[in-house]
Amino acid sequence: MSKDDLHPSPDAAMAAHFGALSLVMLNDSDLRHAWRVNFLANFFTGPIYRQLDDRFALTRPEFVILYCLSNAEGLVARDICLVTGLPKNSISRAVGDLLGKGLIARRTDASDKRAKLLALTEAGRAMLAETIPEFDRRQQAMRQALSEAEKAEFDRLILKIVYAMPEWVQTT
Amino acid sequence: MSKDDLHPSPDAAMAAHFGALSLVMLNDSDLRHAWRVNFLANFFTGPIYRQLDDRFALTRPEFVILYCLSNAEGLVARDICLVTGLPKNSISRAVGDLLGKGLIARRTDASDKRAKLLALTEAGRAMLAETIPEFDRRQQAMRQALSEAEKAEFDRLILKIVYAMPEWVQTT
DNA sequence: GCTATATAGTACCATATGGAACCAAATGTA
DNA sequence: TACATTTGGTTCCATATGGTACTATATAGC
Repeated sequence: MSKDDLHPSPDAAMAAHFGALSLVMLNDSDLRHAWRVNFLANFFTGPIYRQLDDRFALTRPEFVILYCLSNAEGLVARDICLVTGLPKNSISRAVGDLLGKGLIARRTDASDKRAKLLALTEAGRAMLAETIPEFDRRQQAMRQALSEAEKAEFDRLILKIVYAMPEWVQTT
Repeated sequence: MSKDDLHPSPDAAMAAHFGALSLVMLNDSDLRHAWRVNFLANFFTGPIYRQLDDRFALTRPEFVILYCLSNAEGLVARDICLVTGLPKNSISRAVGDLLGKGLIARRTDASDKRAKLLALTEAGRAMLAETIPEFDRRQQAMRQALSEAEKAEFDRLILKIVYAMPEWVQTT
């Protein structure tokens, strides 16, 4: 066993998992900054949504709807569209599926009969209790490379970037 | 015009663009750290790939292949799969489409007749010259909220996170 | 109040996507 | 040399996805 195996260089580990090309794309390419963010997001979410689908038959929009509802009451489909950027027909379909599975309930808003207020059922809450922990473990794993101080700084900076998004993201 | 219109609070701007729910999801939800990364990635890439499709009839995998080829010579389909996490049939299809459009060329590797080496054509290079600048503008816009020092620190931290990914991302 | 426009949500349909099976070349094993 | 296994890539097919058109309710202009 060589020294490299005991303390493999980060570059070597990256190349082993994602190919030598990953080093070029992440470090040298013109769009490396965008690439890093997308690389992280893709490999974070890809596997976990695949697992969610396999083990709980939950699609991505379905999980997102459940998760949003666990954080705010009285949401309507449109709220989910706005915050996720998903098209409204996808959300409409996912809402229908969740209703069919008994994971959410729906009632027409009395003050606006177009709007349908969504709410978690007990089954929906149970589904979240079963799925969120794995998600959370993964989230912590993602951040484990950083010290506490670095985590705080990373949070500050990414929030700064996110809060500036209204200035350049076209939502139309 | 009120004071708020002159210097609208970041919260107000976020709520106006992404809904009030966005503030909860980004700041208070259990999975907020993952949510931030995905939120940024989604709204960064979503619109630009839609535009790429509309204006240049380029799909996401097609663009990614072109872009990878502009950064490294002699790639094969498998390299793109590894670095993007896209399934190999999607890449195979995109390669076929790019060949059809004359944006890339392909030749069998003499030393391994299974492998097909990919290369940009002049038309492919021209396509990149036309599409990358808009991508790059968007990338700069994303980072404009940060000072130069903050950009450097953000780069350091996200690279640290990315380089630790082999420890927790399952690639199988 | 009456008509025009905007908004919440659904339905339809063409296309994009990805798992699984497959083929062909390469490598490992005896 | 034979034969099993791995690997790069393609094909097939079932399903996911999202644009467009549509219905129903709400709001704005006059």
